[in-house]
Amino acid sequence: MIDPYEKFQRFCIAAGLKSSKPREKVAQLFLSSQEHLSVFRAYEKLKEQGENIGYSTVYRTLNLLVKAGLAETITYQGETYYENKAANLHHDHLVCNKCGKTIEFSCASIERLQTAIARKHNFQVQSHSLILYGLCKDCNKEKKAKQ
Amino acid sequence: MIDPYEKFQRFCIAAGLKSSKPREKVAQLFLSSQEHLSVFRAYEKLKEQGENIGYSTVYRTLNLLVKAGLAETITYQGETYYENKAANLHHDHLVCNKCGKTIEFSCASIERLQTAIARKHNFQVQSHSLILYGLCKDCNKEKKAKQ
DNA sequence: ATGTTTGCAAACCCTTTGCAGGCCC
DNA sequence: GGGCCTGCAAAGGGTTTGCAAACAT
Repeated sequence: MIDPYEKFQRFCIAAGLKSSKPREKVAQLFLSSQEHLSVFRAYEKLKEQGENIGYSTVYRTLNLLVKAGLAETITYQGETYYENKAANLHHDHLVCNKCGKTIEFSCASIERLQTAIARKHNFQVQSHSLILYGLCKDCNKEKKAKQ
Repeated sequence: MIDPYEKFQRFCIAAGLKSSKPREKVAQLFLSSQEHLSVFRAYEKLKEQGENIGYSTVYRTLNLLVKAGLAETITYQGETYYENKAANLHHDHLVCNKCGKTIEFSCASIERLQTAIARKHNFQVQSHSLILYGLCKDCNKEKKAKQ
């Protein structure tokens, strides 16, 4: 299993792209991060690190990472989040409708069922997204307290 | 089990809304449709029917249907699709990355597992979205033919 | 030198909002 | 007639693109 960052570099070379510091920084930030990064968060984090990298570059690099097969996107409330495909092999999400918190989980049984369903439809799965929306522990408690 | 359209009317009354033809038309179109409607498609279909209803009204009505619990939204490639919650009790989706076609399926076993996971996290599920992305039968065949 | 990358600003797309006139009750 | 509804146009938020200057090879 090769290093994701190396995989990204190889992808760039294969695509005829030149190397550049801003792109490296964005890719490294993303690949070393465990959470789902929105473009905004990525931009902020880079700024905190003293890097002054424009939004367009962040966008362009994150989209490159998707093309390279290293990232996946999920959309939540109109915003796109990029998630590291290499880090945790697979995880799905519980998203709280009230506070927006996300909890990750993974379930091999669900994965197996998904594979079975796809096969039944002659469908070749490339990625998937499973999100359960509702109220998290805390927000649910609050709600009950009010009643 | 009451008629979804009646449920919508009751919801409107309860919310202190007056009735209006444009809203009725949009709601009826949506509730009698089996597919996932984008705002654009809904707008077009209404136009085909000779109705001249503005985008805002379509948006407002579809969002009302969500509030009424009759519709759910899924986001695909930056566009929001509204889906009839009453029609098929539950279905998840296979979405082709190439031609965009969506295939519906439902799987009680997956639903059960989801419930179990949510309980484990003290999470109260309100809705969920499961999408498998990949290549449909036809696009997959094409791809193989080219090789 | 040639071609790619960058940051900025402008353009873009989908969605929401403000508003004047119209419709419902 | 008061208040909600409509359609239009304008604003809004996130994302992409055009461009001139900077950079890599």
